Amino acid sequence: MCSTANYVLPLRRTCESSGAPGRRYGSASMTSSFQGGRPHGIAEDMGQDMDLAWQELMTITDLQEFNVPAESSYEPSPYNSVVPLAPIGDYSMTQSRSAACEPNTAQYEEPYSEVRQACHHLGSTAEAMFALNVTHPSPRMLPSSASTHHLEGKEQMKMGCITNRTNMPWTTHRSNMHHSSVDDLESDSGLSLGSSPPLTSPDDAQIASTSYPNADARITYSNGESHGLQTRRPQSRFPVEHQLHHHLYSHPAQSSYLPSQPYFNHEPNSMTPLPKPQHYQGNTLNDQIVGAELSSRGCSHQSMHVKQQDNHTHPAPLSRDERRALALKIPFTAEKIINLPVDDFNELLTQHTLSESQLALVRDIRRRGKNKVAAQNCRKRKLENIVHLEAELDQLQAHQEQLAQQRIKFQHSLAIVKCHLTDLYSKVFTYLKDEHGQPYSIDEYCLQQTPDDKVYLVPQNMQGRQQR
DNA sequence: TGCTTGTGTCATTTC
DNA sequence: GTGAAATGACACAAG
Repeated sequence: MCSTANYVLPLRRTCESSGAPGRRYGSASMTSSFQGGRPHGIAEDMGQDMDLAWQELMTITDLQEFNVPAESSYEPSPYNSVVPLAPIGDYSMTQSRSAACEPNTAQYEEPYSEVRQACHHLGSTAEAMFALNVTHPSPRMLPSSASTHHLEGKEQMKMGCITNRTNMPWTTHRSNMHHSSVDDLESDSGLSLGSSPPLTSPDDAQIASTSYPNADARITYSNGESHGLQTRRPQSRFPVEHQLHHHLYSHPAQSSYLPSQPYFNHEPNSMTPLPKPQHYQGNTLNDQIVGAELSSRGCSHQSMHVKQQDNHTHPAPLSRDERRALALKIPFTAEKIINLPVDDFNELLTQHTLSESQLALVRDIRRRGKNKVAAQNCRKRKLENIVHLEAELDQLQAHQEQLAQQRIKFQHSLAIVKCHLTDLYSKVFTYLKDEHGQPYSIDEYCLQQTPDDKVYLVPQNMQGRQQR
């Protein structure tokens, strides 16, 4: 527990502090190394090498989590060769941000909101998501540093949506996550103490990349797993919940706010503008995730003045484990991992070739998922028990009060009966006469009843002797 | 700023 | 022996 914090937090904080302010959206140097100013003609071989190296780097969880600034050292060119494993349809989200924004550098002079819209509506992930958060920051989603991030974001936006991580599916949003929630993946509250292997390693990523269908998916990294998650997102896992948001993209209101900039095909090397998507139809998990991302960025819907129902406007963010699963390219959903029976789960594992770290992660996810449900049930039971015990306590207290009143009443009755008995006793003595016709002294005699219901008049001293 | 609440996670025990 | 469930304890974020 504590060890978790010890080994995680310092790293995170280090990263955050060292990366600020441009860490998430591009370092300050990006102003000079702004992608727009960078010749697009970077040698492809070099770009590919860098691409590969970067992907390997970014599979390292820490880097993913902390969004190591990538922009200055490597800006994926619009011609990057990342091929989505699952087609996204005509609503491509992987177009280069630079491609999307560069032609519109003039708008960077525009007010922030306009710039923001221009950028993130293009499908750029981080800024769009960020735009959402800064436009309508959810109190729970924005840490105290939100205002700072806001400024950073604005600065970043003015820099022209520089950061291009479109081929780093799990990193693009992570940057946003740190805005919406600093926690996040390495939040102390969730780390497996040694049970989780290093989340990713280049080899793992490479191994897994062959099977993982969502490599190009970018995820909504708001603080999903923890802290009010239940109230903020439905129980169902991402494949389902994300489907709920797809229709957002066919929302007429939103479409009216969609930017006029071209949409770029998801195809690598494709700069072909696509028709403005009116209907986002994602069938694969990848699509779903992108859809979720869109809709969550689309929190920006608010900034776009598109009023959606809350449950659609705020997509459920992925939990840390889900993001980890994506990072490690686990080829099945967290829901499956957690909810499958043991046999099915083991069979599922045998059906896929998973690395050690992937297996460990899957088992961690399963354990945590089950424990999470167990904890929820436990707390629910606990509360129910408390409620039940409180009700029982009330009942018992009422009963006690009733008994106390009854006791007082009985005592009162007993006193009356005693009084009557004493009177009766005295009266009886007045009728008792000795052989001389003299009444017996009540001090010297007493009446005694035997078991056979006969009553005898006995002297007091004799009575005491008999009693002895 | 400190307290409370809700949640996720871990460690441990029990079934 | 193993997996799941239960639960206390802890950390964290948000109000």
